[in-house]
Amino acid sequence: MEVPAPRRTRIQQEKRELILEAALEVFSTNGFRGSTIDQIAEAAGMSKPNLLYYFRRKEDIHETLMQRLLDTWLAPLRELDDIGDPLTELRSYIRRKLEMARDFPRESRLFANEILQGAPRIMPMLEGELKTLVDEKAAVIKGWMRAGKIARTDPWHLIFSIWATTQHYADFDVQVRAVLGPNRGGDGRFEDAARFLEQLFIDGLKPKT
Amino acid sequence: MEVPAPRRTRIQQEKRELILEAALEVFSTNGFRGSTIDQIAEAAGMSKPNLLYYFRRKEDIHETLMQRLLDTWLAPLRELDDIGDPLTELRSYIRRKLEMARDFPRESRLFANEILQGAPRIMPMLEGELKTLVDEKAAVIKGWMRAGKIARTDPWHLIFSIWATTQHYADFDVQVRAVLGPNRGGDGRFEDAARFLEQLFIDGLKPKT
DNA sequence: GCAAATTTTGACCGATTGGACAAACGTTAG
DNA sequence: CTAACGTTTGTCCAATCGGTCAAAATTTGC
Repeated sequence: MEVPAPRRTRIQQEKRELILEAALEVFSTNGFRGSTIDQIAEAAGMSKPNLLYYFRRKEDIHETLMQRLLDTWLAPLRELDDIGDPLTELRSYIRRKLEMARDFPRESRLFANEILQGAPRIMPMLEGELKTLVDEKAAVIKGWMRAGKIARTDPWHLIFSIWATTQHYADFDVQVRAVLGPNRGGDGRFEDAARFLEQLFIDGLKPKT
Repeated sequence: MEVPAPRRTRIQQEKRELILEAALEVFSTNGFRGSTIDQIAEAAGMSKPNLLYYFRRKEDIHETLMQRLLDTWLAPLRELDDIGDPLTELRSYIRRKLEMARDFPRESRLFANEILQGAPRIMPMLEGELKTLVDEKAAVIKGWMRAGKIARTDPWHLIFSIWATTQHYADFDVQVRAVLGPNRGGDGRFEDAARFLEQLFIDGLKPKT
């Protein structure tokens, strides 16, 4: 099952990192098919044949990037724990996801690109690892509902809505900034978003009598 | 300012529609750069030179598609009206947006693709028409808050969250279906989503004591 | 029915693309 | 020092791409 990690020299490790960093930048803004090896090579400061010495095919770069992404991407959900106050747990899950949108927007866009195009390369992972994890956490949330700690609703769609609202600030960043304008679209937008989302998820919109 | 609509024969109108329909399918799943004229031509059942007789450049197809999209895309928000009960207004805005995600997923994905790649072709429209419309509706919502009809919060981020949660069911459809599995991922998922979103936006997650 | 206008097609072109390859250049261990 | 190994580069290739063009086929107006 486990593929043995190939032995690599120091230079190989460094250069591969350099390439992956450059490829993340290029892929996340142009999509897989919209990106060229030349673009990535230039962004990494090396020639195309040299890049191809470290990654034999364009797909290999993308695949490596994807595998790394998925681990870190699901980390916040994995941390969602049964211990502690449910509302607090959900609040900090939302906060963690929003922080990821703020700190790793390229990774978010890379993922969004892949899903948008029908997830051709990561479908098995969605139906396997991801579904298992979500089902597991949905069960935890269901427990909280049964215990009367949070309102009864659909845990799966709750998780979707957290993903959607937080990743929106990475994936649709240009739209968010365009609509907010130069004043409110600055660095403060993530704190505004955090405040808003907390209120939305906890209290909803109904006026407090 | 207004460009006169070119006179077109019956065949031109029909074929142009055929091409736009095919291009919507292709562009929305592969992105602009990921789509080829050949693909669109084949999907439209004609040869490439024949397609290029109706649209001189690949960009022209995309541009035409975009212009049409934006009108229908913003229609639900335009309908958000100051008359009627605020909570009911917002509820039906959410419902309308979710119906669009269900009925026009390709249009949603086309738009998402464009924004993801930095909105190179529609940036002026985002900063102009879209921002104006959102600011206008945000003012309406602010009025509701001042009148105590809905809870005080940030109207812009409220609109973002409605966009994000509803469009998620079109843009991330494959992920939603993969996670829900064959049972719950069927046609009923939109009704489940509608029920969940209504509850989320109105009442939030706090237990009803 | 026929000439003019429109539509369709096959052949073609230059540019770009992903990738191969051998030769040149560096580095490292004995 | 030097032979083996690792790295980099210039050159090249076949496939695909967006788009052109002239000629053929079809439709339309009279």
